[in-house]
Amino acid sequence: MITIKEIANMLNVSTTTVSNVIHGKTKEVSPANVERIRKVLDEYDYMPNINARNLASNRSKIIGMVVKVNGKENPFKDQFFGELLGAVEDRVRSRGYNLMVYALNDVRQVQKFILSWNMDGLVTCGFVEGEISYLQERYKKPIVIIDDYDTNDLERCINIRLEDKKAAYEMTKYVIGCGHKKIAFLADNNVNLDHQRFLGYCQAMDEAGLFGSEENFLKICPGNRGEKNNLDELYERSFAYTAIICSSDYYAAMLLNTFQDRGRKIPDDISITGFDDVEYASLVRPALTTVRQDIQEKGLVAVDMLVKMLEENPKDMETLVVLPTQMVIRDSVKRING
Amino acid sequence: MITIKEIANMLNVSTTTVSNVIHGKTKEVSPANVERIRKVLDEYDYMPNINARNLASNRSKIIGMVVKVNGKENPFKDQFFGELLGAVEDRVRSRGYNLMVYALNDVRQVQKFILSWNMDGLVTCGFVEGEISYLQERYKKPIVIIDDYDTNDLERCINIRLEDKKAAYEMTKYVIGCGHKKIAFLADNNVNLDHQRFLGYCQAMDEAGLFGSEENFLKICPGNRGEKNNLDELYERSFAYTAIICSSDYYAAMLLNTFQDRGRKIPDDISITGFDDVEYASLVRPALTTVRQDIQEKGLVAVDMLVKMLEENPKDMETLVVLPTQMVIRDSVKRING
DNA sequence: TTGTAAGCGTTATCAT
DNA sequence: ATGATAACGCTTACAA
Repeated sequence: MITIKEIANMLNVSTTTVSNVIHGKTKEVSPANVERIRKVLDEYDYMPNINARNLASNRSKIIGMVVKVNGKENPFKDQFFGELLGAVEDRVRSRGYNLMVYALNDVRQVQKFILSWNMDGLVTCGFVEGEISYLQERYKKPIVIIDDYDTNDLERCINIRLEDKKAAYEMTKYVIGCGHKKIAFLADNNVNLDHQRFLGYCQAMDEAGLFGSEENFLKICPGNRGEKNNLDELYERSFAYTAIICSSDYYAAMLLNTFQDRGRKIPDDISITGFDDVEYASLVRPALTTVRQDIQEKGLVAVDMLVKMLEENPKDMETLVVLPTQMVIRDSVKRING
Repeated sequence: MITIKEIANMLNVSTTTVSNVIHGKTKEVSPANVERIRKVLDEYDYMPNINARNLASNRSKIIGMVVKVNGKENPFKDQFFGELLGAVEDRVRSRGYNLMVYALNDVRQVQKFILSWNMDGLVTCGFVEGEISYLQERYKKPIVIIDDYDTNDLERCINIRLEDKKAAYEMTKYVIGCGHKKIAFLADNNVNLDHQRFLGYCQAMDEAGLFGSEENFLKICPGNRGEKNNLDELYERSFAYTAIICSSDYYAAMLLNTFQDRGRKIPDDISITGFDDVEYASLVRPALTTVRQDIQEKGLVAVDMLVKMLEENPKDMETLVVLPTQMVIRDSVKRING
């Protein structure tokens, strides 16, 4: 691979001049030299040594994407993370950066990687406030935090999330509008965005004079790490309701099949709604009534905000983006008369 | 961030000695110094500057994963690539490397990135022989090629794929064994691994004295880029068959719903099989009879082979891995008597 | 417009 | 066991 120095020697010019041409600073170079240098650059298909460049210029053109693994063995198997990563990659590349990907639990390892590589910025999912603060003790560059509710007022942080509460509120209201009164909410935990969705559910229930309490919170066990799904229990408890608002399409589809396989008709016997509108939401039968979020947009906005803060560092930049959601009405909710 | 030089100055030792301690070459350093240096390293939580390290040592500890986009707007939305990427990330990290991800079409861009970053190795999907050869003109490090049939005898290349033909053969044989005679094969093209699967289908048909010709090749249009799905046409043509072997779960699920929504019963009226056993293969109803591949394993093996070639460079290394598949019999194929 | 040279933080060779 | 020192390829004051 040809280097700047070699080119400079070949043409009897300085490395500065070659470097200037490489970076398009042609005003400072005579047209004749621009031409000569460009020709050689082209002929030898010059490739910069990015490690050298990074070392000299004290940046890296690397943006890291780190997702916290929690229980999951492979987070990117989840379509949400897959799609998010694809969108992030696309925008990172088109903005002239490079994407490094890590699935980690230990925030100290995250810190090690982002500091060692001198990454220009970071996109994270799943880390909580204390962890982000820890990173920031030494990492002084911008961080985008996706889908978190506890890291608001941190310096150099951008939060991106959905109108989770509102979406759950609207979905619940829709189900109530279909005539349902005994409605449960299902999720695998009750913190962060699931908690917000639960709050939205509660609000709609309360406004309708129904009971939106913890009593009607159905906790499902993910079932992918040792623990067993508690589907038997959920099946039994479901008889107390005519509808279940699920906090994800995945669990909605799981209920759909569990119930149908045991002979209950959906939506005739019980209605079920999802959240996210992932691909199979429209592939299962009945097709899921759900809340669509634009994951692609989430990824693109994440990178756009990050790069904006990175390159322009505007003083009064908005550091919170709440993306809209959209009701998708399909066939999994029954309209009850009376 | 503290540097080696600073530590060396602090303790009145040379950078060499510090570097040796950092790399665990403690035999060459007096115990007293090891202790003193370790203490400072720890106290200041020393982080190496990887760009400097890479520049000096002429490697990068970066493994690239490049998937060819073809028509897809976001390849990682596809669960296959998502899961593959997750597995690759996991193994890359645990082997002490770092993963850079690109979704690209233009192989010249790929070359630019891998050369500029001086990547230690590459995992690719979707690129064809001419493209890999182009890369190798200048990139002299190992490349793992996933799911390709035309890049066999290239230097420094490792091929990883499935027993596609055999799997399709077995699936077709199974369907024939269920009493079917009029069986079609469906895919969105007839090259590479889809072609192999088609060949497997043909072989089983031939052996059973049935017709395994191009006539019974049903071409489906992906429908995600301008072109429309040709589902109407496929629906009409399907009446000539009692079973359809699909080259992916995705298309199988699509057929399932298209047919069911128009009133045909599955598997009573027509049987359908999938390929891959992605998550929703068991979520749709009827659950799909399909061929399972272990995507996780694919990713892990890819990195293992790459690192092996990288670090040991054994002379007689096997450069082809054909992973096994497994029939998963569920409910989408009807047993026909007679 | 052009060139010189220091510096980025490591690694690695070769003396001592 | 330890240290000087060159080298990696590039950027960037600063000087000419």
